[in-house]
Amino acid sequence: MKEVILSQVYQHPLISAEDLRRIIDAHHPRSFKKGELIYKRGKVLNEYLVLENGLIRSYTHNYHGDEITTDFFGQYEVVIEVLSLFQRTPLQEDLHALTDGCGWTIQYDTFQELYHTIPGLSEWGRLWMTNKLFQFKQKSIDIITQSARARYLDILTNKPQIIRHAPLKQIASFLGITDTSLSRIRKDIG
Amino acid sequence: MKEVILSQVYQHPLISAEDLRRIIDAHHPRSFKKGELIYKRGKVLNEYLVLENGLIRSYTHNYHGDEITTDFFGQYEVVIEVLSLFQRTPLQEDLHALTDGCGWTIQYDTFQELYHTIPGLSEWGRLWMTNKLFQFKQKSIDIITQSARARYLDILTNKPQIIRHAPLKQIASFLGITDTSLSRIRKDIG
DNA sequence: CCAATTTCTTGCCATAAGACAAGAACAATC
DNA sequence: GATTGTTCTTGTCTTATGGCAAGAAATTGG
Repeated sequence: MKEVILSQVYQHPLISAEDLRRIIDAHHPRSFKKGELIYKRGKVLNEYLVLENGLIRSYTHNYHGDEITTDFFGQYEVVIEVLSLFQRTPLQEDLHALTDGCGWTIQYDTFQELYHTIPGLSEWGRLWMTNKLFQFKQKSIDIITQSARARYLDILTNKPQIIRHAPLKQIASFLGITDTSLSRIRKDIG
Repeated sequence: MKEVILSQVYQHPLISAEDLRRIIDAHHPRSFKKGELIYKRGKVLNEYLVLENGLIRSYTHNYHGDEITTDFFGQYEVVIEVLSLFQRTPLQEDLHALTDGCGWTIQYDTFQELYHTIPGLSEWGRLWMTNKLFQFKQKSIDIITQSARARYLDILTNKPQIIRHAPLKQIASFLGITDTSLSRIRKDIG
């Protein structure tokens, strides 16, 4: 299973079979229970996690103290907060398991060494960043141009596991509305 | 001036003086007039631009055909759409000069060569991406948690040149409100 | 299996922002 | 400097969402 997941995630034309082997070998197993805090706010992130299964969310608090869910991570996704990992600053978010699950971690130092010795990996990393950047940019645009209802329907069709496992309040804060409003939207959809 | 701007922008502990020299030499001058379309939607971006002075905005259209300003770029900023440059896909936005200005461009191929031969440059690139990612993430959170008025005041204090040069309608679409609403916010502020 | 806690729904009223439209101010061009 | 188009303001009315609060439903822990 390790090979299947990781060769999928690190797929890139410039990463050779041998390079891929080195990358895979650098990952260690990690499993977690529902409710577990996987990475805690305030600490500098020292690894990241490639998710084999389970659902994780990241959240922070606004000036008012309300919890804001900033992202959800599902199967085959990379659970990371890049600012903390690559700028060596304290995590600004908590990462929290919504279900039991497991995945594969790689330490910062190991990743750095591979990043500088496997040219394909720095290309891969840049592509990954590019995609993530695009996602967040698109999210900003969607919040501006789409109704909360449309954004909910979008999650419902594209990321149904979020709807299944995350409580309404967390989905609401991710969408940028209150739990009350989301409850009404759900009622309305039927 | 070229040296001042570019050594500022490419400042990084792992970039040596010689590396910096190579990077600087790879940049070519580019100037533009107010209103000029600097990069056009539909084409694959083949270079990026480090801005010496002037103000540029990127915009796209929503499903309704309305223009949405997605970003503004000022002095010392890197004018780029990473998805197009690094994934070799057509630009999804137009980049449009709000004022006369000038800066320094570097071609994709040249950048790639430097990226893979100067280890510090791939670190620099990753840091840049990290920051940009953080900005967009923060923008999503701000749209959700702050009022349009608060976000306008934020631009007013932190990026006043935008308020000075961009027409109200473009600022409004960047904030995610209508020009009418922004006009009322301005009136209210006094 | 019951008590405690959390999550979700619903009602009522308040508010920020939108839609549309008319006109004023400003800028650009000949 | 008159004409034309663009940008900005203002008015009226509508709508999506929020704030607060009460109760129902579901989940969790002994």
